[in-house]
Amino acid sequence: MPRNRRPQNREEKRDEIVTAAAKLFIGTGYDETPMTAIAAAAGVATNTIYWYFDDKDALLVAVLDRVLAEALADASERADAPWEDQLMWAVERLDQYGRLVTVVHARTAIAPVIDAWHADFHRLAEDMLAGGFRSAGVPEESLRASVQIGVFVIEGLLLHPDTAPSRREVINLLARPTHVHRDPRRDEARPRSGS
Amino acid sequence: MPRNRRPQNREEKRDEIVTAAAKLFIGTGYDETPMTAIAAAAGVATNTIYWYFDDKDALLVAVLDRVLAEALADASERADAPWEDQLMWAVERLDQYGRLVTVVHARTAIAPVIDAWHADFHRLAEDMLAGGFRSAGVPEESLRASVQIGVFVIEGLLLHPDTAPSRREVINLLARPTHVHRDPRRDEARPRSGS
DNA sequence: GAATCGTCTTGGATGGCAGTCAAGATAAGG
DNA sequence: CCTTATCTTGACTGCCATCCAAGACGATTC
Repeated sequence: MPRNRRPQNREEKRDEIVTAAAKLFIGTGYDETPMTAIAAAAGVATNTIYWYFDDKDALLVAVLDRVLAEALADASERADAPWEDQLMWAVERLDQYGRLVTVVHARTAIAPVIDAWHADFHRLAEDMLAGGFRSAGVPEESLRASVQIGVFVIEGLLLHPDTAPSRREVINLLARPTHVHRDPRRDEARPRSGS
Repeated sequence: MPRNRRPQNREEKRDEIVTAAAKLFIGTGYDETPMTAIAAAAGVATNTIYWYFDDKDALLVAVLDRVLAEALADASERADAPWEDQLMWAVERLDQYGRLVTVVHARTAIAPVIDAWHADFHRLAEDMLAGGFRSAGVPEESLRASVQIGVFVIEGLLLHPDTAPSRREVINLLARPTHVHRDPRRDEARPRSGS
């Protein structure tokens, strides 16, 4: 019979650990922060973390879930803004999480939990982008490819902090997909517009 | 006075180590292959590697340099192929190096040597893409942004092996930048060509 | 041809890390 | 008060990159 000793303290403590880990993972990096540092920041013994989380990757997933949930909550408040502005805002909002983006990709190959999170996240991001592109007039036939380009560009912007200056330009070009071939088969014949 | 004991054997041995490291970094992963494994594969003692390379990151740079040089040599042979095909070929050629792409991004933040290599590589890639886009008729005003999108898309394709099926579609859409706003300010008014 | 001096190689540390184990605490339930 | 589930912890293991100090070995010098 489960006698819950500290009824909801459980969640609280877990959250404290996630908070400490989030700050360190984002600011310092995943590989660069030892579990001891997280424990110290959360004010617990290192091993206590292993009571709440299977391993460091599970903790990373918890951090990712929280960060994503917060971002989505913020995003829902401006769901009626113009599509381009939403995109721009999202990139700026996520900018601080560049290190998380890299580590997710790095660990996807070796940690199944991270791989699963990554796949879920891509589905979500693709759905959202598909909605945006559709509303921007991209035809169904090139929607998949446009969405994938969109995902890659956003990831790229986050992955390369030094590209911030040209960010606006890139997003404008991305969000306004005049890049709609009317008929792919006619592409071969169509003359180039440049010199 | 430098008395060279085994005159050119030096380069040979170094190359053997790089060969072993390349195979393991690409096939198994950087973080996943200990120095001992590289040493065993190269038939030397672990510490011998440290005679030829400062540390594991320096070895990674050597691997990256070789892989890039080989790819560029191959590429020069088809410099006269159509721009789209060159792009497609490049992505397929680099596909096998997905793990290297992730690790470069992961270590850029912490290893200055990797950061420097990464910056150089981006300059090179951007120059090449700029040439391609220019020849495809992208006007100067949106060239920078197009190039950046190009780099991000290629990186994205390499970073996400599961997107291989739609690769061709994505590259076609990318390489044929009908996404040329003739005048950004007129974008607001211009009717969409889609349904 | 023996001492010497760079070039290279290696066995054996060292210190940091993630994760394990088994021994406690603590408080609710009986 | 004693059992039991929940939680916490110190001590430990094993892996890893990297360092150190001792050698091996051939060319140079005398």
